[in-house]
Amino acid sequence: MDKGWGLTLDSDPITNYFFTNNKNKNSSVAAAAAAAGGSRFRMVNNNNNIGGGDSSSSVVRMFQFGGGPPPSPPSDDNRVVVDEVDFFSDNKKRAVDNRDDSNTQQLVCVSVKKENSNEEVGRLRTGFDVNTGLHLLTANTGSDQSTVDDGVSSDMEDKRAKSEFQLAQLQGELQHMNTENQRLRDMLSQVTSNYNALQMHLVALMQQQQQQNQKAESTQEHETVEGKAEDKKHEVMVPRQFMDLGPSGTAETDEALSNSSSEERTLSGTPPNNIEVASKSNGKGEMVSFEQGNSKRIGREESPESETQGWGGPNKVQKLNSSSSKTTIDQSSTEATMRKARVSVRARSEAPMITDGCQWRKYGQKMAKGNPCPRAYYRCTMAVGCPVRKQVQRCAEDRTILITTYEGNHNHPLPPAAMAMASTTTAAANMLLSGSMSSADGIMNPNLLARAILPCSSSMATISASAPFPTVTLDLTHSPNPLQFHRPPTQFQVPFPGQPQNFGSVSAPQLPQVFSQGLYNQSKFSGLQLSQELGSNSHQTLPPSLPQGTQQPPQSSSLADTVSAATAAITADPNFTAALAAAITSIIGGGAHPYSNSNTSNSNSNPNPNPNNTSNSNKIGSFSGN
DNA sequence: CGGGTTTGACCGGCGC
DNA sequence: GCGCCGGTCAAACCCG
Repeated sequence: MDKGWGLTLDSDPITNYFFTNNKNKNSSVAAAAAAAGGSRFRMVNNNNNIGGGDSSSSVVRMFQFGGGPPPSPPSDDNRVVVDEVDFFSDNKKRAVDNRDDSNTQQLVCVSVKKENSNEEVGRLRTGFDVNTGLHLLTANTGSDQSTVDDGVSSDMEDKRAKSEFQLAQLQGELQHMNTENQRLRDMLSQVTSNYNALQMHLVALMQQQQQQNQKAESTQEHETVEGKAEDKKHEVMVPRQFMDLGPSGTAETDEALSNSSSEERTLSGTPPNNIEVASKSNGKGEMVSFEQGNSKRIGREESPESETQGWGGPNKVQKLNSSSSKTTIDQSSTEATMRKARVSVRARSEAPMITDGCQWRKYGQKMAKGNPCPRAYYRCTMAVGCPVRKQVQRCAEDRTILITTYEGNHNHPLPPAAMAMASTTTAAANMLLSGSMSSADGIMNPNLLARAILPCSSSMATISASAPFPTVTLDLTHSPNPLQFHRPPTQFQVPFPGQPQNFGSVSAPQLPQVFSQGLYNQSKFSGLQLSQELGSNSHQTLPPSLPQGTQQPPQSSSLADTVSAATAAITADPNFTAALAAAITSIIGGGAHPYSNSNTSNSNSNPNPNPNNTSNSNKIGSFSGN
């Protein structure tokens, strides 16, 4: 946004006026703009300095409006501009508000009289045509040759010119507000994209670094693990899940990481890349080689329909073709589906569904084994063919806990309110898949990887290798504050929750915030608990890397407040500029999770029925909520 | 009437 | 091969 301002400011007097005022009015916007686009803002200041030593920009604006041509190149002929500058240097303040009629009229008279020169007229016209499209030109066009010299009519012309100037000024402001609004939207999407790309890149780098450390550390452990793997088949299954997800070995790992990095770099220039980056890193091409998966994924991204086909398994066409005419693409798609990463969020919420900013449509509901609460299936409806789906189910033991499992990546731009959950789940899934792709050391790698990503989280994130989907589970039923309760070491697993969760609660609006903190603000959490699900109901839990229930830094609350405030501004404030400024401020000053509170403005029109009211019918439970 | 929800049916994977 | 189970489909239904 700041950039856009700077660009237009320099060439458009009206723009200058508007944005200077705007800048003065909205300090936060100015701060954000100055933080990110200082060079272009300097242009404005330089422009101001042209009008006088004091950078009172309003004076310059007024001067420009009254004087016609914008501050001209210094090499121009001896024009009235110089006189006007001198004139206004003595009368700045009065001229600003256009209250000193004598000065103003004098100014206009001088200017108009100088228009005797055809050159000046043309220059003036050109200036207005380019900058504002003022009606002044058309008004003067018919009489600029004759009436300008007419001393009697010059006052009327001047007054008319003044009024037209004001009108044009308002029009210019309005026009520029629209332009700027659009520009701000573009800027927001770009900032979001860049942030996401950087985020992914950071994750990749962390993984790479962690893996290098891990290589050195776990050489002996690796051998031990392999020894165990021969003894315990279940423990073999889990690492193989990860290993199958991608190439193994250091070289391939590096290749994968560099590949993802290059993807991010490439995609950073494209608007929707914030999602596509994730989808590439989190796509389903990880079963073969990364290159193959990559090319396939690119193909999918270019074709949402094919993506849907690949994502959701058999679609209608496939159904019609049935199993007789399965192509290799179908097979690979099936494999891809089999290995899609999931991100599960456990949250304590009485609401029927976590509001994450996206629009969902329910397409199915089933009774899951071991849980009297039905599982609802939702599909993202924000874009046609969006492959993202989620499952919502309440925990069997504690029905105040809502388990939401996300799958897939959005293939469309997301509103700011939806970016929190989307980016977080994407990052989590990307973490999982990247780690799994780089897994050369079997069991230990996911653990170490997860420690790298969430070095201090305790029972906050759980990496599950539940077949066929590797799943990252983030437990938000813990309050991240120091008052959080301790948790039994046996971890739940989605979709088959294990034990009752009676801990500090996190209200629904806080969820993405905490969620993002868990992922991005790693130091704020106190350890990672990694479990590996064995079969559908059994799982092992590795001991936490750090003691549970450690404290959260006190600044996290203020940071959370900042983010919450920014998000609230985005979601509640109809003024997009102000909301954007708040968001940018949160990004710049709030650290690494600008999207951390997303769910407050969910426009979800899907009232999720209460899963608690279910019939224990064999297959389909019935929601009574609707 | 259009869009969302419900829900029985269907499909495919997986384990026995 | 069969049954179980997760996931999806799609017609019927509901609702604004």
